[in-house]
Amino acid sequence: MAEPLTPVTLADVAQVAGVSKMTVSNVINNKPSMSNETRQRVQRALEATGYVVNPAARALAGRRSNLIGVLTPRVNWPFVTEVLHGASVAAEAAGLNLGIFTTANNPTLERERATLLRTLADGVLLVAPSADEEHIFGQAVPVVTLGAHGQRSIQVDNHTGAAIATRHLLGLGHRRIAHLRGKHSHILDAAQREAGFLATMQAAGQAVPPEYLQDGEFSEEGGERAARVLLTLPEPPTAIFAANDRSAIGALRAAHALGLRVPQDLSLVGFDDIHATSVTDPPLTTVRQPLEKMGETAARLLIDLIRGTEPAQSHVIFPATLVTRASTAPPRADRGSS
Amino acid sequence: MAEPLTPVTLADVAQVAGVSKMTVSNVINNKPSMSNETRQRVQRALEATGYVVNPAARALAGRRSNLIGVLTPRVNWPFVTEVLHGASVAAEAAGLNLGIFTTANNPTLERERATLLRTLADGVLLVAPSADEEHIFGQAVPVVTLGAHGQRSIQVDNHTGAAIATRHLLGLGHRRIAHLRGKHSHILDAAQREAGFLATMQAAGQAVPPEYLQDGEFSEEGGERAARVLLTLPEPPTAIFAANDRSAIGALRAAHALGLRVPQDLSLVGFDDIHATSVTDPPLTTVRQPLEKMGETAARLLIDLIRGTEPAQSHVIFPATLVTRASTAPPRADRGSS
DNA sequence: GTAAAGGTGTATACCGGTAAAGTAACAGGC
DNA sequence: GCCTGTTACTTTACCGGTATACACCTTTAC
Repeated sequence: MAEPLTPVTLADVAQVAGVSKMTVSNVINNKPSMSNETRQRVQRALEATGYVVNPAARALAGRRSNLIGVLTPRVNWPFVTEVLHGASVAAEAAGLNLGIFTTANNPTLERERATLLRTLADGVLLVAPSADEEHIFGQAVPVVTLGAHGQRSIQVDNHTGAAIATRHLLGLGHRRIAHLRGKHSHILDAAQREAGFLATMQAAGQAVPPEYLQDGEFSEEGGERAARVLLTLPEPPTAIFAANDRSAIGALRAAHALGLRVPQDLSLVGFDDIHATSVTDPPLTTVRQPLEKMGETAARLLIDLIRGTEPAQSHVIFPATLVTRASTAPPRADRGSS
Repeated sequence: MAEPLTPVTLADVAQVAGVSKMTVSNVINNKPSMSNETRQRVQRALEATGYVVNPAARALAGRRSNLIGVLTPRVNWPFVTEVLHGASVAAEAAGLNLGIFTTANNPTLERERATLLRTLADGVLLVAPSADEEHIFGQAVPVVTLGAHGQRSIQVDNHTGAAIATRHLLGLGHRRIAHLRGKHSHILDAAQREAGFLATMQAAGQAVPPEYLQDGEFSEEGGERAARVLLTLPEPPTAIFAANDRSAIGALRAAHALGLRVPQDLSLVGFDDIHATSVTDPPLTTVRQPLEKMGETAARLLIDLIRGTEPAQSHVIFPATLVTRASTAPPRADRGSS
C-alpha cells in the first residue's frame, strides 16, 4: 500500500477485484443486495490499492460530499469556538466532515465562501452571522443559523436572559443600571437582549436615561470605550449589564483603569458565559448560553435536513440561566439611590 | 437575477450569449485571444443569468479547486488563531479560499480529514501538528508545515529563543532556574526549546537538577500542575522558563494559589507572545514568535508550490525576540543563591 | 412448465467544468 | 497564388464518481 503516484480510482479497484465500477461504488456506499463474497473481495481490493474517494467527483455526480460547511466571521471568538466544538462532535457522530470558512465580516469574502459552499457542502451552518446571510444559499443547500436570524435557527432565549440579569441587579438594590448594547442594527440577538433589559426596567418602574444605553459593539475594545463614557457621566450607573462577555470584560478593564472596584463600586453582568469569565478578576456574573449544546443541536438539525428527514422544529430556543460569580453586589449606600 | 431553482451552468450562459461553453469558460478565466465584443457579450450573459461556478466540477476537471486546506488540532489555541489570520490574509491576496479542518488530536479524524484534503485542496497547511503528519499526503498535494517538522516548514528559532530567555533570567541573577517542558517526545519545537535552555545553563556553568525539568504539556492545566510540583520542592526554583505561554499562565496561577508573588518571589518567562500574556497579572515576559507573519509566509510558500514556482527555500526560520514585561525581576536576596 | 418475483451485478449516460486539438477566416511574405 | 502564421473561436474527450435502466440467474407460484 505504498503511496501511489497516480491517485487510485474506482476503475482501478474494480479491475483488481474483477468487478465493475458500479459494484465497487455500491460496496463503498453500503448498498444492499450483493453477495457477501463479492463484498469481501471488493473490500480486499480497496485495501490493497489504498483507494480514497474523490470528494469533488462525488459532489459533482451525486450531490453529496459528506461535508458540512461552517461559515463564521472569525474562529477566535470564544462564542464561536465553543459552538464549533459542539457541532464537530455531532458531525463526527454522523460520519460527516466539518470544514470551517471565515468571512472576517468582509462581504466580498462572504459571497465567495458562500459560493464555494453552495456546491461543495451538503449543508451549511451559519455561526454568528452579521446579518441574514441565509439568502445567499437559496435552495441550493440546507442552512441552519446559530443566532436569531434565519428560517431555521438555534438560539438562546435572549429576552428572558436579559430579564434575568436585570432582575438580578434590581434585586440587589440597584436602580441606576446601564446597558452596553451589541450591534443591534445588524444582529437580532443584540436587539432582543436590549429589549429584554428595557422591558424589565420598565416593568420595575425604572426609567432608563438615554445616555445609559451605550454601544459596546460586542467587543472588548467597544466595551471599554463605552464603559468609560458611562462611568464618567455626572451620574454614573451603579451597575452595568453588558450584551456579551467580551464587552463586559472591556468594561471591567475600564473600571479598573478608573480606580473603581468591582463589585463594591460597580456591579457588572455579562452574557454568554465564555470560559474567560471564570478567570477574570473578579470572576464575572453572567447569563449562560449552553453554547456547546447549541452547536451540537444545530449540527444535528442540519444533518436531519441533509438526510431529508424533516425535523420536528425549525426554531430551537435554549433557556438562559444566570451564573452568579463575584462581580455583582448591592450598591454602596451613598450611590445606590436614584 | 432571482434565485434560479436549477443552478445555472456554463451551457446555459453559452446559449444566452450565442457562443460555445468553452468561450464562456475562457472569458471567466481571463484567457487571452478573444474579441472584445465577444467578451462583453458573454459578460452580459453571465450577469443576466446570475451564473456561479461549481467548484466541485472545476476541481474535478481542472485538478485545481482554489482551496487551501488548513489541518490543525484545534482552532481555539491562540497560537493557531494568530497563524490562521496571517495565512488567511495571504490566501485572500492570492484569490484562494481557505478552509480549516480540525483533528482534535484524534488519529482517526486526522486520517479522514487528510484524505478529504488530498483531493479537495490544492495545498495543505499543517499547523501545529502533533507529529510528522506530512507523509499522509504523499505526493498528492503540496504541504507546508508550521512547526519544526516536515519537508517544508516555517518555524521560529526555538533554540536561540530559549537561550535568550534563559540568559535574561541568568542576567537578573537567577541561578535556580526550572523549565516547564512541552510534549518533547512528539513535538520537535518543544525538544528544541528544552535543548536551548539546557545548553545555555551549561554554558553558564549552572547545573540543572533533574527535578527542575517538569512536563508542562503546552497546556494551562499541565503548567499549573507542573509548577505546583516545582514550587513545593525543598529547594524551589526562583525562576521558571515555560515552553509556551499557556503553560506559563498555568504556572502563574499555581504561584498565586501558593501565595507567591510574581515577580518578587518567582520570575516567569513564557514563549509565543500570545495576546493573553499582555493582560495577565502581572503581564508576562515572553519570547515572541511573529505568529501572524509566520502564517502569512507559510501560506505564500504553499501558494508558490501550488503555482509550480519552486520557492527559494524550503525551511524558513524566523528569529525569536524577548518581550520584557513585568513577570521577571532579580531574585530576592534570601533565595537567590544556589 | 411457464411466468412472475427477487437477488446480484453490469452498461450507459450523465454531473459541470477544463485541456487539447481542430477549424475557419484572414493577413502577410515571397 | 501558395504557404505559413495568427486570431478567434468550436469540437471532442475526458476528470471520477453516481443514478438509472437493464440483463442474467435462481427461486417460487400456480
